[in-house]
Amino acid sequence: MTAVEPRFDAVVHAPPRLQICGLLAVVDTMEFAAVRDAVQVSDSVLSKHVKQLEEAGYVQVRKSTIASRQRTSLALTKAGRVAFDAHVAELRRIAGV
Amino acid sequence: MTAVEPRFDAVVHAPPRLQICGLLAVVDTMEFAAVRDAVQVSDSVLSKHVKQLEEAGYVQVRKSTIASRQRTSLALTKAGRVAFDAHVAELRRIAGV
DNA sequence: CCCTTGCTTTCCATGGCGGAAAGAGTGGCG
DNA sequence: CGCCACTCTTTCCGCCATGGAAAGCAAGGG
Repeated sequence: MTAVEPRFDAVVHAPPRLQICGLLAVVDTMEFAAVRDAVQVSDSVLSKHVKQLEEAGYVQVRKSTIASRQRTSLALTKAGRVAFDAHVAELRRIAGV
Repeated sequence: MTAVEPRFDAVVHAPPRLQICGLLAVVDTMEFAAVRDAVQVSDSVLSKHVKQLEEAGYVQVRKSTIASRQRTSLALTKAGRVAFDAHVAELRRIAGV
């Protein structure tokens, strides 16, 4: 039984976004700052990539105020997981693995 | 035992080149036209990508005349295989697989 | 009020990419 | 001998993505 249809997705493929998706794929939620540090990009660059993922419907952005601090947490949406899995499957197919 | 050091390689990562490397990784040699058809790009685009791979030292281009026809065959170099394997390992790492 | 925190948006310069078309090398053919 | 076909290769061109820097903005604190 095939888990997912391999499907190349340019939105997911770009290096920073591939990393972001990869990170979010293994956690329920991750904070903006943590992702920024893990991916090693500037605030502005991360913000722009997250926006693209959000507009694609792949990432959900939740803002909250915790302990009087603004917190933005990111999470893959169901569509995001599907797209990511499909893209990874396609990479596997391409890689001949 | 880790086969290769995961290492992101932008030259390999671009979609058309990832496909080219993926194809060449599983055969000794492949002709220009066959790669062009498999990757579904125009002659000029394939030529340009192959050139990049060649300049990176990842692909060897051999020209020969067979049956009075010009034949260009492509093959991964050792360095190409190493780079491809390392990149795939990095993708695997990113994908959390 | 002004400052800090935590993103977001704008501005700008760079570079990659693909399509189209011209070019170039080689052999076949009349 | 000249022309043509076949196979890439190179050039020209415009488009779009991307990152860095800096200005913006919202909210809470001092």
